[in-house]
Amino acid sequence: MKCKIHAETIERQMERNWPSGVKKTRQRTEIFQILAAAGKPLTATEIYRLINESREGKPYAFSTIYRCLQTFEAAGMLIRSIAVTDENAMYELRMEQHRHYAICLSCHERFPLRTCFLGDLRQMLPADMDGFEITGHQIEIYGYCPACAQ
Amino acid sequence: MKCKIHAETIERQMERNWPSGVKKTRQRTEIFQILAAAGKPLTATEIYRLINESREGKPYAFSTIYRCLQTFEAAGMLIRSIAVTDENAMYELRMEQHRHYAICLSCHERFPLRTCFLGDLRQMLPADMDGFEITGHQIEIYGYCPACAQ
DNA sequence: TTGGTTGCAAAATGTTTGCATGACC
DNA sequence: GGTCATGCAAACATTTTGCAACCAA
Repeated sequence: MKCKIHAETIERQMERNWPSGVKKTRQRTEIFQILAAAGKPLTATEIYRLINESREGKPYAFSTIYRCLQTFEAAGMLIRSIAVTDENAMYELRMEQHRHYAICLSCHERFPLRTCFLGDLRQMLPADMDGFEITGHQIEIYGYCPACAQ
Repeated sequence: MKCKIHAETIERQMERNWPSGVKKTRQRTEIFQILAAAGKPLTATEIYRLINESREGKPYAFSTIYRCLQTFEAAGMLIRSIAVTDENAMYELRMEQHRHYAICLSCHERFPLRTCFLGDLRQMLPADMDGFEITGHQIEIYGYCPACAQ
């Protein structure tokens, strides 16, 4: 929101990725914008803070945040995940090309990995799991980022 | 515990993998045995149920389970992780060769993958993340197991 | 014996839900 | 105007913590 250069691309992103079945409300729009502006996974609490600290008047309720995120997830607009090294769910707008992250154990920052190098995931399934229907996967690398490594 | 064939291997596993710094108590021993017998990640609640349903008298407290698991983790005896598709932490005894899982979105069963095919993880780090010190990684495949796929 | 561990209860946290009010289409 | 989303508060589930009693080394 601070960066006007991104403002219209977020608008466009919203137009393109907002299913017609999902009603637009002030709260939902702002949550979407926060996520789009962040460009990385956020927790519900982070979203709550980000959205309410830039507002005067009554803050949006936590239940609203959670319900919107559930709606978005059900509509396929975002992906909910939990990092190995973390406690809480994180929410990230679904991208054309999905991403994985390197996560710093110290500062908890998430650095997007270059690409998903995984070849044929089916290779990794055991022999008797031929019937397993793969719908997704996740890779995480964790350790210490350059800043924290010292 | 039901299977006597495994009984002594669990004993041996305990002897080998129990650091001398960790005091042995009845509770800790039983938690270790539950985990060893399961051979797969369990949640704190699952451990609580498994350990207490095979006991008469007062059940072990939840706080004890959690504190033991923390102790084990700090001692490097087990690994704590959270699945993308799940809410709660799971605890698994550390194996010589680490494992990854295919997780069924329907029944939540976890099927160990054959091997970790990842080559050089460093390839996946972005160029400016050269200083990132990798200490671990996680791969998960999710979808529907043969039984649930229908 | 003594410090670390357990049990209990209460607190902290993250998330969900019921219901009345209010906003979008 | 009707339906669905919101806000509030209370419920819920998981995990953590304080403190006294207890156990293993």
